Amino acid sequence: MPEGPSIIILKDKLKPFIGKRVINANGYAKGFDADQLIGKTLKDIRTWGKHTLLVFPKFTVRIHMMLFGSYKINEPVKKNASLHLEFSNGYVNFSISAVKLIVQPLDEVYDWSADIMSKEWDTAKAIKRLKAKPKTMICDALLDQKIFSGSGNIIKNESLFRARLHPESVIGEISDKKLEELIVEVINFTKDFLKWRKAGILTKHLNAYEKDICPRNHIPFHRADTGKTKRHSYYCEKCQELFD
DNA sequence: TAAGTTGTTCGGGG
DNA sequence: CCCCCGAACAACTT
Repeated sequence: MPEGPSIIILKDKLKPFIGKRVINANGYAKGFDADQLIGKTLKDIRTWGKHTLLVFPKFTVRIHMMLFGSYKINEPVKKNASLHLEFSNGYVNFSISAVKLIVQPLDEVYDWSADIMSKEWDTAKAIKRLKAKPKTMICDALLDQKIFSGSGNIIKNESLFRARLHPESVIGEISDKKLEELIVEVINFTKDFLKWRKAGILTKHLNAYEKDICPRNHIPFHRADTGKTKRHSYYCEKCQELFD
């Protein structure tokens, strides 16, 4: 479920609850006391990467759906929810989610310029952040939420394919031109991801993730768990250049 | 049925 | 004190 663009869709679906008071709240998320939300009014909903931020007057609730998480709005869940929130006009259930209370101002907690879905996304800063890790493989950097907040394994694989860059390329060896090209593809693919996800046709449009054959060369993709993150990479050795 | 999965945090060892 | 690595966690599909 939860790569960044999916969280934007969730935010839109939660909008009817803005301005409403929580009339009941519970859930098994550890380290979080749902009772404290009861009677509080939801002021706003924001997102940072894969974080869904429910803004209340004196604090914010941060929800992260991790790898297997999901949510349901106005639909019952089979198992207990990590967090169940009920408003006068409906309810939402978050399953397998990490829930955390944030009391600091959000601008102190989050760097919006690192969020690939944000209008404040800053390519120049991203290049700086990448260059600060010259020995890191690009496949790991694409999953680093401090650099590409909101990116996950799909965005990693698809943007590397689009930019014709090998996942095991070492940042310090990648040409500036290629790095910039990659970032353009990350942002473009993220927009496509959102558009296709909304239309329910995302998987049809994927070129690399979980694919067998390179659509450019019609030869088999290499599949390997790459980098320190050891997540699945799908790449074409013919058209994705390796910098090492 | 067992394995695999769009992810992150924690703690131990070096 | 920092880095690295494995474990832990949760539910659903194939």
